[in-house]
Amino acid sequence: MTHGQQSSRQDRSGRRAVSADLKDRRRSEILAAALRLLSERPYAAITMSEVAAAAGVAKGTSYLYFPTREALFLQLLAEHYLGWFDAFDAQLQASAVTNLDGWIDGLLQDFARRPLLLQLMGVLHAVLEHNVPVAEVLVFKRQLAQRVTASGAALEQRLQLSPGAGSRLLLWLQAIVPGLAQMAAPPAPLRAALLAAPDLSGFVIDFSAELRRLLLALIAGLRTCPETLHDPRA
Amino acid sequence: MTHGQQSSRQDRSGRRAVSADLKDRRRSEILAAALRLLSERPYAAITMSEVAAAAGVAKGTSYLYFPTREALFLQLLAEHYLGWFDAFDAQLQASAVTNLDGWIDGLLQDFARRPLLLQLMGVLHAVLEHNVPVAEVLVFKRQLAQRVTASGAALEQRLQLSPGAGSRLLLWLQAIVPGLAQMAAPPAPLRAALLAAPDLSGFVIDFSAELRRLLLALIAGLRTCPETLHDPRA
DNA sequence: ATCTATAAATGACCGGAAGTCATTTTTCAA
DNA sequence: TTGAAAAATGACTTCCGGTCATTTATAGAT
Repeated sequence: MTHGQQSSRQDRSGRRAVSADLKDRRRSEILAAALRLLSERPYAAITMSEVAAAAGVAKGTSYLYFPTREALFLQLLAEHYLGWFDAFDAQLQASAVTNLDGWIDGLLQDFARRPLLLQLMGVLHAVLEHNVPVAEVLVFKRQLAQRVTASGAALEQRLQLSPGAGSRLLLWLQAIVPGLAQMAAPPAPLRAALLAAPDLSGFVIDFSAELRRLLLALIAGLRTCPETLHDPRA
Repeated sequence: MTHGQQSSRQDRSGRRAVSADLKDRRRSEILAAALRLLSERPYAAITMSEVAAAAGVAKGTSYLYFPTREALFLQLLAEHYLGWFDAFDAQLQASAVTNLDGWIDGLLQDFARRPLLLQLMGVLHAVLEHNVPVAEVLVFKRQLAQRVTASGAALEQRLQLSPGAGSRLLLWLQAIVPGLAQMAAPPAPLRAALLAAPDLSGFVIDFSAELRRLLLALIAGLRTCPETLHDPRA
């Protein structure tokens, strides 16, 4: 006998994903491995070999399940993004929360609970979309578009905004959140240097506090001047 | 005689940067070459060999002038950024422009005139800062901080905002503008596919129009609820 | 004019990562 | 038991950022 390795190295029996179900599971294992690594170091520092090793497969195997490295991480982003929308929608329907401040608190908590979502949103546009088959990006964008429309409509009602303002706010959030997240979390060595410099420590912002301020201003503006959304040119 | 190549290949006389002045010039040549390439294809598709070749030097030479690829492009970003601030400040002082809409028009034109600035802003946080000596990033951030503070103060007066709102608006702009720019200009193949899909064409936004809407809402909000900037927690 | 020390310029080279593919190995059905 | 199908593998290719021993233009000394 092979010295009884309990389901680890070298024992290749039963490790072959033969059914569609098993393949899904294998795919999830690779995604889970990538997620684990992402919680340890930034996206740019993670290689496909590492992801594969962490998932217990060879590098070539991970390319059976994802066409490119970017496609893998886009999938990860998609899952987290949709999870966030679920929480957002639930938050929106919770009758317990009735005031604007309470709603924003909930929103901020949804983000704070998903640091990896913020990280991935930050690199999405700049990196991920460049090396993913267009068809896959389209699937993702389509899911996103549906959620933006649906949740946007609910948001309008909830915050008493003008028609179209809800989904617009969500669209803007997709531009604003990654930017603020990146400002709030620069690379570790730079962050240390910025905090050490008295005239630059203001550049390291607090994500939640800053997003709260921005949202409050934005929503106040949308309420007082709903017409600004509709003039094509002033 | 060497068949009279007019200052091109093989003639290495006079091509050696010996004085500080000549070195500066050489440095600028490399930057100019990078800029030229950047106007042709996205940042991610430009290699150091190409930049060097376009500048008429060997790859190793470009590394005499810039420690890393990212440092080179950060320098490019810095120059364009400061140029934008110059235009911004001038705009702010121009007595001809008196109303908010006119000011925003000028602001949008400043951006529209600098497509490469938008492109570079988009990759700054996600890419550039990761492989640049901290000291160099600090220089850049310090310049930026000074301009934000100075122009922010002028902005407050001009738009009749509460103290701190001006520089805050500029800070936010640094998060918002790259995000909107990326949404407005996805990679070419994806862009084509998005425009072709009827349910997704709304994802390709118009940068200027969208930024105008966002700024109008934001400024309206800051004017009506200046106190939102000051509560640490609601 | 010639020689020499300096340092700018070069490009072959290195390390490492993404992605490929001929080969191996497992599985299942005949 | 066996053979076809296909999942898994990892050595290999390609390409890029970055290095450094070597080459060579230049300034100044003789």
